[in-house]
Amino acid sequence: MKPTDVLPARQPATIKDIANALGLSHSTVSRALNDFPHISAETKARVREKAAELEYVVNSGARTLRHASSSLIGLVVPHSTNELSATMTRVLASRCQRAGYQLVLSMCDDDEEIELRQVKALRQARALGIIIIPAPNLLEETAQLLSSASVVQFSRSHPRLSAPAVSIDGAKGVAAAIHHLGQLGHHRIAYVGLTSDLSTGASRFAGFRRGMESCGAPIDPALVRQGPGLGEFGRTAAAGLLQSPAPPTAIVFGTTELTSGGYEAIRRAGVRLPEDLSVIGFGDPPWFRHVSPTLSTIAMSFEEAAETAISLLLRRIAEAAEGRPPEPAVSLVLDPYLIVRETTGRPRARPGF
Amino acid sequence: MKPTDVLPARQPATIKDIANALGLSHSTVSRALNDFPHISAETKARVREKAAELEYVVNSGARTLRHASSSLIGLVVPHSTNELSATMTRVLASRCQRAGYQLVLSMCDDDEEIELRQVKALRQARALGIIIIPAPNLLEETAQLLSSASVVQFSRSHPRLSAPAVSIDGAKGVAAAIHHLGQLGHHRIAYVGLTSDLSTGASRFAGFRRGMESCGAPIDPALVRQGPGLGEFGRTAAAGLLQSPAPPTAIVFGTTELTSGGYEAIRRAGVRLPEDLSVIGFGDPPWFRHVSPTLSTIAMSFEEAAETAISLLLRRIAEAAEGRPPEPAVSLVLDPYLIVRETTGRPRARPGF
DNA sequence: ATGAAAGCGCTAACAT
DNA sequence: ATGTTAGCGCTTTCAT
Repeated sequence: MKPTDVLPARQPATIKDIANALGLSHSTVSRALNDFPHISAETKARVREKAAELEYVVNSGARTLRHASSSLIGLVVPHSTNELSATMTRVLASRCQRAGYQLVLSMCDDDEEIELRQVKALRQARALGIIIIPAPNLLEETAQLLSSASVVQFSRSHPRLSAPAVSIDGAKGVAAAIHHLGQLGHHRIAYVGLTSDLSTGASRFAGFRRGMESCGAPIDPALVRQGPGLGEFGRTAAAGLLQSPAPPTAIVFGTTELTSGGYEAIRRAGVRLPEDLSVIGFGDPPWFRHVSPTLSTIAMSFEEAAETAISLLLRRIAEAAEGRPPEPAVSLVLDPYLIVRETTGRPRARPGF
Repeated sequence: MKPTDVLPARQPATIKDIANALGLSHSTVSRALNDFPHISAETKARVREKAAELEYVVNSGARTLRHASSSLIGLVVPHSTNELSATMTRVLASRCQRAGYQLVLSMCDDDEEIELRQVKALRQARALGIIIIPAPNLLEETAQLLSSASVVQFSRSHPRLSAPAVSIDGAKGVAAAIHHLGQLGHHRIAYVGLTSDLSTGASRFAGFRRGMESCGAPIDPALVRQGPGLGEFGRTAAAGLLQSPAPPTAIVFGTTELTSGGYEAIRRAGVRLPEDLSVIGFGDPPWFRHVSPTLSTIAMSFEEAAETAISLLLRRIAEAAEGRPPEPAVSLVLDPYLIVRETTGRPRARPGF
């Protein structure tokens, strides 16, 4: 017994190893393993047995080299804490699993250098397709790398990218929220949202403006807080609004995370909802229904958006595989809807009104 | 102008294309691209320029074929909704990004056939390492596939796997929760947790038993509900407990999702916390602090657990890369801690007591 | 400083 | 039914 027999060989076995052990040619082994018709049942059996014995595992890299296409699908997102990213990750993982693809997940923290590295790695691995939530400052090189791939933009869309985009009409959602508040009699409405360098941030803020205009309510710049989509920012923004000399009678949030942080600050401040303050959140995680009073919110089906984007990507992948030219890049925009629960009500009549 | 000039060539450029265009040999191109010392600056410049022009992207599959190792790290989880999976995904994605690895995410829905397929695909792609939350019925073939790889088990551990495991001492956490309730004077304590075929489910239930024993409280089988870790099960289990002829004075939940569903049912039932019922959740997502009353809970640092598992994996990958034999598989168990907030209190004195 | 040639593991023509 | 050969794109000796 040679020393190397003690442990399974460090190097994985190849079809040549099987061929040598059996006195066959490696192509016969390949055919047997892939269940080709004209191989005798006996040979197939022997090959399979030996393969199992040697713990043979086919090298998909070598296979890819021959076929010039992998089975990888890339997902490039800013954070994964974000409800939209999380939903997309879950839905895409599930679809990939069913379709026999493998999901490569890249988180970029909205850093365009990291984004470039990740996209490059995906292209190097000859990923079949890529779904991306593009960073606001997406680099020219990244755009170029993506230009020749099957790509779908999700949630955000970037001017440098020509790929189709699936997003949610944040403007419509926020405008509907403002409208609802206006109907209830609110004038001093605050908005806590993303910065406008993100396409989502810009759109949702535009919805705020539009909503305010249609209500005939003036926008007080002191009641607009834009920042990163983190709970922490929501917390400080909401706390600041409540402590200001002329606080708002209502606050609308621009993301689920901002709602989460903001809600915590509001709770800590001991403000009563909706008597002292009306609140409208964004998104609709289960806990919006757990809190009391339950949160009114700008809701939307993240799942539907994710499914739509994935279907679009799969179609483009199929087109590319068949050498067909890609259809012109359409952009799909899904509508959110307002869910009125318990955190919205009439503003208190205040002295002077 | 030939027709093929209209669009960028369908087939990606190779170093040979660059070599031909420049009248060089492909090995020179390879060296130039990889910045080898003995290549003239001029050649390097020309090569790089032409590469950019042809939109050349190195084929990492071919590279892998030479080097026999990829830069892929696999993560195999049951669902991604689960807080533990989500945290691991986030932390691992971040670590991979920093270390230059790529994360391949596989969701299996606790289906052992799917799990096998995913693990096989990972081995076929010559993934450097794998972190897995093993399914309860993990197949023998899967175990064998994993036996020769760098693997770390996370959260759960499966007897068929010899890989090191990083988990959380659920038994200790649940026992501490029961102990706390016992101190407050509770006897009729209910447990809503995972089925015992999962190692986590078994461990947490064992903690329930142990806690009850140490309190001298009898276990009423009608107050124990075990099922899948879904919000839906938490909802029905909690509702059932509240409607039973002899309802509990306290409920302890065994996962975050069960807590979520259960909390909703409790809220709907109009039960007052903690006057009518004490509740202890599991995990500690932000919303546990948003609800009123705020949720007491069995908390733990999922992040720390994830970091620990990843460090362990990276060490094993390094060992394997250097041909060192792997250190004996240690299992690390992290301790949870009880956070007492507002949903726990003394049981109401009842008639007959 | 550059070229020629071999080979990584696999599949697929093209022989027998 | 099986063997021989070539080649996918790349890196890496070994020459020159």
